[in-house]
Amino acid sequence: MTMIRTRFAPSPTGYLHIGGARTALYSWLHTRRHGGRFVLRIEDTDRERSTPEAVNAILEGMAWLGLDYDEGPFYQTERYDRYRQHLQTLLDAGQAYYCYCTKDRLERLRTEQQARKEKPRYDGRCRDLDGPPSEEVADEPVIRFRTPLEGHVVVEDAIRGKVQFLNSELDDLVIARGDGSPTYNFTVVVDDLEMGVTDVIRGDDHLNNTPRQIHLYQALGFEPPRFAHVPMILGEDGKRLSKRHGSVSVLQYRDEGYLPEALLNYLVRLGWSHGDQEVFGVDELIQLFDINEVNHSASTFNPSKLQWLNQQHIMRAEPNHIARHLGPFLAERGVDPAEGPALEAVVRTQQERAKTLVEMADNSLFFYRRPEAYEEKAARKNFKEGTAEILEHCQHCFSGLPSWDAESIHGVVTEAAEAFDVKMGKVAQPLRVAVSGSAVSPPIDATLELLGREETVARVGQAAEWVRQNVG
RNA sequence: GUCCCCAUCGUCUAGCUGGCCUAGGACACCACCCUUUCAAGGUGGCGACACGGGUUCGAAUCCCGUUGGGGACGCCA
Repeated sequence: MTMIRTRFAPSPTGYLHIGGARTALYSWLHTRRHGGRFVLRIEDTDRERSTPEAVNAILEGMAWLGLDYDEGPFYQTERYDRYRQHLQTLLDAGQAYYCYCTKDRLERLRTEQQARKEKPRYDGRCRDLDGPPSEEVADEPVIRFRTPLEGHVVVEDAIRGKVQFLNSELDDLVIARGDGSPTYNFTVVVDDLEMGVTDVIRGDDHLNNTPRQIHLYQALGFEPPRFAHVPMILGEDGKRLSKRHGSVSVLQYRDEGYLPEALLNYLVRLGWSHGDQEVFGVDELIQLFDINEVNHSASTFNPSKLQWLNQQHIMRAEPNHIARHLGPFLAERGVDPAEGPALEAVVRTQQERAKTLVEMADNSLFFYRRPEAYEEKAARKNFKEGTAEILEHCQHCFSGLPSWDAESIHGVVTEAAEAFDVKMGKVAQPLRVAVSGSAVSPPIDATLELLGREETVARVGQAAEWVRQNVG
């Protein structure tokens, strides 16, 4: 049994797409489960659309997700010698030939075939020529692969079983351009061969490329690898997921406050399941994931479920883990956690009440920055006649507490409620608005403990003064 | 147009080795409980086997057809 070797082979024409990330995830999990090797290859033969920025975005996305690779990244543009060698092998064996057709001729051919309601395909004009034809000759000929004309090819797929394609449906695909550079279907075969890839896991939009590639493997004298074509991810309109459906870049989800493990959890469940279990850790997934259990049908991306999973992972994580991911969001808001309560402690109070890190950062600002104003509705509802006396009472009691902890603070609040003959909410809510500026915060005792005695006393006094000046 | 893939609640899914399915779970939505707030949690509700035919004592499950959806048909990947 040879070692399993898989690969992720993105084209650097943009960011790391959600769909690509899911493909990478399935390959990565399959590899890790079986103790294999995960190869990263950058397919950049499209010189016009590939950019270094896109390469960096892909590498950054992979790193953020934690999808580490064992080999590479290999760049296809650095392997042209290898492709040339294999091209020459096919030419020498008569398995490939030069095609002198002009682009104009091919375009006309395609248009005529479509007018006849036929499948557009190369008509084989140069297939058996010894040299250039007498007319309509391209300046630089391309190289085409000599596809068998009869019979069929079977794709054995780990997810779909055997899928059969008639050779008469295929045509002689271009494997090298006029400038000599190879095209995708050729490079992918050569690379997977030379990199010893044993399992190709990719989107099922490539299922129809596979019969051509199997012919190429066989022409080069090799057995094809195992294939698993995983279903697409669709947008809400049922089409392939794209920008018009919202965020589709992995790093965009990072920026919107998602944890990498939450996104991975969501993506793995979009097509794979393990009974009714919904929440998985990455280590757990490595143990459980089985490529043969991936579903056949495409799934629709649903941000609502992803948000819930993010909430589940936030709640279950160690506070220091969340604190590390939260720090950059506070920095973006001009906040230095060193100037206030320990961020880990803040996270502990907020973990059950935020679906994203963006939300958690926004809701935690008041710990580090005195609110400049009170929410109008919250103030109107909770700052009433009599509130100033309650706040000043609490302020005084807070100042005299022997120790500043949640239990002592809770005692002050319940004592004040008794002293003023009101329910606890009539004390807690004004305190909440006073220190946070809003009607929402963690439990008031924990909130005030974190804020500190000095800052609490100052904010409560300030609010009492505001009430005297603005209420009644 | 040709070929390939696919079809269970609004979304993700369990179930597909016929009987255990008056099809279960999660998310979302609605209601109630808990509760100083927001959440979390608990309980309940709403909600699906695309349609037709066949095989069978019996079909979500097997077969055929229709319908609908996705993909490929680039000198992109």
